Amino acid sequence: MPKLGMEPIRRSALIKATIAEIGHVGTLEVTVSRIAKRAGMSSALAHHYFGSKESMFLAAMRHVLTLYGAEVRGALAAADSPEGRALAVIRASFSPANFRREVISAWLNFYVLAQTQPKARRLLAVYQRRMVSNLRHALRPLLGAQAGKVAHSIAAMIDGAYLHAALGHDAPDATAAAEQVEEYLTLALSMESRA
Amino acid sequence: MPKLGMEPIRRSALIKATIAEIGHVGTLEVTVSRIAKRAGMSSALAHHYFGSKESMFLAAMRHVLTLYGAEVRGALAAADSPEGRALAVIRASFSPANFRREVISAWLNFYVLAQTQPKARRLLAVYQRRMVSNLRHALRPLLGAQAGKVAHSIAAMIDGAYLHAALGHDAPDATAAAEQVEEYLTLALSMESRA
DNA sequence: TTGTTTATTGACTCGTCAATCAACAAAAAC
DNA sequence: GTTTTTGTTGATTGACGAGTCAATAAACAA
Repeated sequence: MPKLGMEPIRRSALIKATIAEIGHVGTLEVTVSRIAKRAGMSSALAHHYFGSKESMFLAAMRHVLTLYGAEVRGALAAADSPEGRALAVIRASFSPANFRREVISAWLNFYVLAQTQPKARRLLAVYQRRMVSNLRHALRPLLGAQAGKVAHSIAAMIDGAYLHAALGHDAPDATAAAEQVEEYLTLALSMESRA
Repeated sequence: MPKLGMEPIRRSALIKATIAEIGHVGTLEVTVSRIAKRAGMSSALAHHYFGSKESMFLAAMRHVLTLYGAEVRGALAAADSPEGRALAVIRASFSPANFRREVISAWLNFYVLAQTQPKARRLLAVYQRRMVSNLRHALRPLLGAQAGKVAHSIAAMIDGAYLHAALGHDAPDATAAAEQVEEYLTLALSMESRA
């Protein structure tokens, strides 16, 4: 049966299965066997391609970040004003894709992992820096020297509102969460007159 | 040797050891044996008093929330103005106690647990509601009908800023995080004039 | 004194799981 | 046509861990 060139296919299937499984269990307490079964192969093969469970996790996290990054980039490209760019970053963060059960799980567990895994922490730092950098760049023409500070605040609020929406009592309301942050943005921009 | 009345002492020791161990490992992948050893007893005794690992976790979470709640209540009692009350809630959330390694770990893992454990989720909802309620009550005299909305935003920003501070690239800077939220509060209050 | 409740543990059961390995199969290279 | 590379798995290893249990012992009650 061995068709050649299986490696990328298998890896991709395993990454998707890892995310799905984390979403299903909620924790990182998922077994390689389960992931492999979901991806339609033996656990031995999973080890063959990834070497360890840990590196499967990291690959999965990288994948989530890549998707998110692509979404942000797409939204930024479609924006045509500074304010539009800031809104793009905010809205991309609250897209339906980010509220799928697996993605929420991945993020929460990513935070846990980032405490102790240097690689996970570095990955998270990259994501955070990029988000702040995008926001600062969008806000600079509008807020000048204060752009940096406001960018950090918006970044924090995005993550906080995401957390609240994802873990709130009722079903997550992404739209409401996005509006919360957008209102803050409006507020901050309206202070531009006080200079 | 059996001195009577050991139960509360043992339970308390186990709860503290659970939190310490979670902080040490970073994950909920801690063993009952390790926790028990840290608390100076056999794992069998831990099971005797708590029945299961899960209920140990919940007790530990409840303990963290209790400490945090007490801190907030104390800060609120010392405040004498509406704005002072809002500041009290914010500052209590960024107290040094909340940035101890174990407490950060507990919170992050709490989030993960809240996805799937109904009891954990309920506990988290109680905490979130109380925080919003405290903020709304403080802001009502200053913002009237908009108090609710702003309270939610501040609550989100507190959690987001906490997350960023706890997992940021460098050592956590609680003061900077608190100031971030305080500035948002100031901004929101300064809009009171626009009515 | 005898029986009951509370405290305590070592030993054990039963299960799970990450990682390895030997072996087999097919394509590609030589 | 043989050797090497790539794909694949069942079986196994080795370790660890949650929860149970029987047994021991002190305090207390009758």
